[in-house]
Amino acid sequence: MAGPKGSKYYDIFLKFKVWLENTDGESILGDGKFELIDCIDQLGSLKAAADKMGISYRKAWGNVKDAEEKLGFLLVEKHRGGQHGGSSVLTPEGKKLIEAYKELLVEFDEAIYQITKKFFNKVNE
Amino acid sequence: MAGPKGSKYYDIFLKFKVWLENTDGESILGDGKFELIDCIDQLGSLKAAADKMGISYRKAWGNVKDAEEKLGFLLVEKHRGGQHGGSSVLTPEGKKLIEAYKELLVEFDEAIYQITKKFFNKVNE
DNA sequence: AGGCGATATGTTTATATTTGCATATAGAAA
DNA sequence: TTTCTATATGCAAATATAAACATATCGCCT
Repeated sequence: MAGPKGSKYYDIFLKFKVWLENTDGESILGDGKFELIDCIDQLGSLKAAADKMGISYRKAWGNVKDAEEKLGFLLVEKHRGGQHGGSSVLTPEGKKLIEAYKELLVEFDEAIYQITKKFFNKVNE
Repeated sequence: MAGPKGSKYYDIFLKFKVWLENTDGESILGDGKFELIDCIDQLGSLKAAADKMGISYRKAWGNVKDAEEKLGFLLVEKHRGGQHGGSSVLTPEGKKLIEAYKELLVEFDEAIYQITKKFFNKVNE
């Protein structure tokens, strides 16, 4: 969303971000990690998810581990070894979390729309 | 806002951030710079604003300059020299911008409240 | 003319964050 | 018991971001 055509703010956008944080003010997970977890859910593998998101396995693995440590519970159930090397599947908590996050985003987008419109009206008064 | 007492998410919070961005995806100004500009408005000086915010004058000055360059217009009218060394006062555009931003934050907070509540209900189901 | 204090800006040093490299391990199947 | 592939993790290299240092300029006032 940008300001009206011809205004000072025509090609300027209002963006937002939501994330989970702990009491120490540390970021636990934001959109990137949520997306990653969603990919794991869809692909059944951390490696496949990393590839799809265009990030290294090392990074993806570190992201998941970091989030889990800060949350204090597991999001992904990991299996290693076996014919295909291993696999990953979301825990019930992980599943609930991404479901809730998806709904949250939809509601956020709706709320943002009105707020943004008002903002650009005001700066262009 | 956190999850209900005793739940997995008791000491975990949902946070958000809003900022202005240009078409190149560059951040123009977010809460830190908005606050700085607000301080300049209140104190009439970039130096005083920097001191109040606990950042160096160099950094504060760079922040303002960067935002102005990306916006394409001035936020602050700067004067140098004179008995007191100089002063800074917001331009009408700068003033409008921080006013609009303050209102935006209030509305955002309200919207967030409901959304957050729903989110934590869902993950704790 | 000289002092004072805030604006103006280049350069450099430190710190934090991210990315990438290398390597180890598990475990089903051939 | 060898092979294959994803999970697991330490560590080094590369960037990005921020902080610090060093000067220069401007213009009212004495």
